Amino acid sequence: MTSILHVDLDAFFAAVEVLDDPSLRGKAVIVGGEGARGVVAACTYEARRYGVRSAMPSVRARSLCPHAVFLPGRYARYEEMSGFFHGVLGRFTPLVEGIALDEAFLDVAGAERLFGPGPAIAGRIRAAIADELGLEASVGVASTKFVAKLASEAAKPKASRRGVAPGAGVVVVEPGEELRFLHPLPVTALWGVGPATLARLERFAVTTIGELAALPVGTIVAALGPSAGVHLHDLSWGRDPRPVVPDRAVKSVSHEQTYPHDLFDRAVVDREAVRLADGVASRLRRAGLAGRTVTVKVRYHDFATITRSETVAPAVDTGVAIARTAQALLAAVDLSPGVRLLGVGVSNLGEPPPQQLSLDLADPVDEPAGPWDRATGAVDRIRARYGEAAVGPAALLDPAEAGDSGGLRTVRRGASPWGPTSSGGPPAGR
DNA sequence: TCTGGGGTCCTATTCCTA
DNA sequence: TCTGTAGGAATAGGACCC
Repeated sequence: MTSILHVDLDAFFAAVEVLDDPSLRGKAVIVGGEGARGVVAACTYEARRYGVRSAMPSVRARSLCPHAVFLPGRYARYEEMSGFFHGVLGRFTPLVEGIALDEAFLDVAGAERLFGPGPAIAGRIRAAIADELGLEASVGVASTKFVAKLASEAAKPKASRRGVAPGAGVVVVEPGEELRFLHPLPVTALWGVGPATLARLERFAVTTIGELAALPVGTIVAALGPSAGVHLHDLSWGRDPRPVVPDRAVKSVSHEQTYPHDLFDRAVVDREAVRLADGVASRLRRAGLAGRTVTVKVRYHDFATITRSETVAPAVDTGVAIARTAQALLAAVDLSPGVRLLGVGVSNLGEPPPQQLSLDLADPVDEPAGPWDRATGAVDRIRARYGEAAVGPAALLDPAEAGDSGGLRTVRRGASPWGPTSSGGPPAGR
């Protein structure tokens, strides 16, 4: 049965920019952070001709393709288009598992009587996305998720120095054909094989999926551990029992930021923790969630990264409570090497604890039904009406900036999602 | 070349408790 | 009461994905 589809929008962020500004059509367009520490989030196939790839440092992308149009990205717009995209998919089956803004798995076994076999549905989905959204999608059709995923990759356009070759649009791997399709591919095509796993496999002279399949499972387990070893051995033989799971529950919510200049000043770091915590809390409340484990992440100048976490009770969903735990964790962290990135996250998610009246009025944070709770509710209402930046913690008001109206900076999701701009972020600590 | 932001999953270690 | 132990939760880090 070829009833699993993997649908992937081509060069999504860049394609949305071209859609909204037709003068960009046919040009090399790169979406990403423009500062010295920014990376490429997406680029058109015209830019890929010059070797530009996503996740590449923007500085390198610019040197490879100096004539490209660089854009900072508009995350809210991409989210909006993603909503339309998932809306189209949902018309064909309720069994849609979103993987990212631009990508999803579908199980269309129950939809075939209505819309035809899997490959026909793939064609109809591509046509609907092109007609209604003005975007190109590539679709892989197979009997398992990961083969469908690799098939959609094979269906994409290919950029080379000579030009851009259009893709097939839809690639179908029929049952029984999986190994013929899989075994010539590089092992890195397998989900879960990155640089570290590749280095271990290369000790066994494994570079293709077929060569991995030829190894005894015990050898792979010895090299990669039981979980990854058995899993990758199964994948190399085309075995993937994972079902399409719609509506996966969120397991963590976090915000992190890389700064244009390293931070050294603890007061600045503490203030940033408040800002990040406020952004996390706002998203948690919008999702109706609260979390028990607060994690801070610090990346130093040399890219060494540490995390510190603490599990609290009851679950928290306010900026005040998250920031308080985050700052306590940061108090035990050495900042002297310079902080390149700071992150605040909450996991162990569940429903917010029921409100209860506290007798301890001395501690407003522990009094959920008290003034802080009313203030939080007011903040949410103001933000819903006037936007995320309309209101925020007073701690974020820099005394030097507080005089002018632009003194308040709150974190907005996707405001600077792919690295700092040259002027953004807080002042350097020294 | 020098590496973003938001996630998930896995593993190893430590700590607490029955 | 002391000690060993097993198991679970918490913690930290790493790898990987888009």
